[in-house]
Amino acid sequence: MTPTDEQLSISEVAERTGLSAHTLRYYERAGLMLAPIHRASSTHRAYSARDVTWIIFLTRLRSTSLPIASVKEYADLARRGEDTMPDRLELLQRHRVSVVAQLADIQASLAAIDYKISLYERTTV
Amino acid sequence: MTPTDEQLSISEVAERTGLSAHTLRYYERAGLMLAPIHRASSTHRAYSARDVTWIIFLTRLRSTSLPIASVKEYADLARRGEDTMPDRLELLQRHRVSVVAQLADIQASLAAIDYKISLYERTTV
DNA sequence: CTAAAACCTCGAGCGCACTCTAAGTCAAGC
DNA sequence: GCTTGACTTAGAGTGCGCTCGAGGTTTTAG
Repeated sequence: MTPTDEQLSISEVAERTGLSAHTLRYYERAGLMLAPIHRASSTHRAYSARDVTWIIFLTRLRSTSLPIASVKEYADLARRGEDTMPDRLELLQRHRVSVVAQLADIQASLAAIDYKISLYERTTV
Repeated sequence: MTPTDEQLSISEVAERTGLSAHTLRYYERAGLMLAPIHRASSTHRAYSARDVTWIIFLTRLRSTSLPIASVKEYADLARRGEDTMPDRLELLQRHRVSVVAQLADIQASLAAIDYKISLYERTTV
C-alpha cells in the first residue's frame, strides 16, 4: 500500500484541516468536493490524500472570503473535466485581484491602528 | 465659522465613509458612537468632523474583523474618560496582533492561489 | 458478546451584521 | 403655502456560514 492510498476518517481530516466534522459534512452537502468522498467498508467517510489537499486549498479560498457559492462553481467546473480549465483559471485570477485588494486594505487599516496606538503610547508615557 | 464646525447630513457621511445611512443609524443604536450625534435644528442628525473621523477609524476596525461588540467596548471605554486610556490601548494592541496574523494568513493564501494559477498557466499554454 | 465511542442523515437553529419596511415628520425650492 | 425628497423611529426580515440535535447505525476495544 503506497502512502497515497491512506484513508482518513472525518475526525482525522477535521484535525488536519482545522475544520469541524460538521463543517466537512456541510461542505460536502453543499457540493464543494471535487469527487464523491469514498465510503470505507460501510457508511463512514474515508478521505484520500487528494481530498485533503483540495479541502486545504478550499479553506485558502474561503479564508480569503471567496463565497461558498463561488467555491461550488469552481468545484462544478473541475468536475466537468479539463475543458473547463480556462474558466477555473479565470475564476482564480479574478479572486486573486480581490485578495490583493484585501491585502492593501488590511495593510492600510494596520497603519491606521498603529498610528492610533502611537498616539496612546505618546500620551500614556 | 471654522471648517471644523461643518455639519454633515447622514447621506453626506454615508457618501464620505462608504457606509449606508441605514448602517450609520444601526451603528449609533448599537452604541458605537463616541458621543451622541448632534441634531441640527430638529430631529435630523448633524455629524461633526470628529464624528466622521471616528466613523472612518471604526470602519478600519470593522474591516479587520473586530466584532461590533468589541468596537462598542472600545467606545464605552472612550466615553468613560481618560482613565480608560490604558484599557483602550490594550484593546488596540490585542487587535493589532490579530490583524498581523490576518495579514500573514492572507499572504499565505495568496501564495497558494498563485501557485495554483501557475499550474493552470503551465498546462494551458 | 457487549459496551462505548465514533460515525451517520436530516433538518432545525443560531449568530452576526446588516438591510429593509412602514408610517410618519421635516426642510428646501417654487 | 405646497410639494418633493430627505429624513425620522421601531421593529421585522435577510443572507451567509456554519453549528447543533435527535435518533439511529457502525466500529472497536475488552
